[in-house]
Amino acid sequence: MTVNSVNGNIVIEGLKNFELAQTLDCGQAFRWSPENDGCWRGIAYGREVRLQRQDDTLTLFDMTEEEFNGIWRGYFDLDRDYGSIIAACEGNELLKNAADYGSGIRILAQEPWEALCSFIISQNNNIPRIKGIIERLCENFGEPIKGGYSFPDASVLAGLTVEELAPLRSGFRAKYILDAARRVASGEIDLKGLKASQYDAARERLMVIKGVGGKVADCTLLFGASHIEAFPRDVWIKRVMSEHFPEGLPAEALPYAGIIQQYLFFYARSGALTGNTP
DNA sequence: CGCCAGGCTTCTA
DNA sequence: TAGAAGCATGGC
Repeated sequence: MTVNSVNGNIVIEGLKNFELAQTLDCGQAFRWSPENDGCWRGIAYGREVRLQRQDDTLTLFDMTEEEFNGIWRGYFDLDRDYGSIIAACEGNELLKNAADYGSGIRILAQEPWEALCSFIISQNNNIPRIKGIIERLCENFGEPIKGGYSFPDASVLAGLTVEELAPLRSGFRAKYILDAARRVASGEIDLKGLKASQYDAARERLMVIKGVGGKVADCTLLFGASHIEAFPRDVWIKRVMSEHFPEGLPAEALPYAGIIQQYLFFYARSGALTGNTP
């Protein structure tokens, strides 16, 4: 992989295992969308980003190398060798098929608060509506920036009431959003420390928040704190596990179970397994 | 219209 | 302590 700064853009060549559609629309992040010109546009870390993939070249528009190395290189997980992880799936036919099918997925390193809040909203919900609620959350309480609105800080939401969150139409989740925001804003829950914390302890800590169970905690750790050993169990994964891995994943998959989880989730939802219903 | 959604909390036996 | 009911809202 080579990175160059060309005309104010970042241009990357020789990048393997990175498809924009798979990575940005596989249900791990909710603020990315395709443009009609083939580009993808999203907002994260308080700024709008536009991306384009042509053949072997990835372009990140209007970005300095300093910003790329400081945020986006890690955000897109570009320094991880996904080829070796996919190769480690070869010993099991289902894992191999799923990994091949989702070989362009990378696990994003989202801001922990955005991941936590987004996956609180995701519970018992469908992806189009999750996106709508998050969009209204940002429009109502985020900062206006070029191209849209930032994701609102926990400290901003912590001072609000359930009534004030009504425009989101998030239903019973509003009280959970506020409980999370207050615990984070007060420092009771240290999101910045999640990455360095041990997985088990961090998971238990997050589950103190009302409306945060094992699934939401695992999504927060996987997508917002780079804990790739976290293994979120949603209805799709529960079905795959009970039908195909009643004894759990093969041992060689456990260190990066979260990445395998995304392959299985993406594969199962595509209907490639047995039908298309959980 | 009815079923269900990247679950969790609360109630019940 | 396991299992079921209830939850807000709207996508399909």
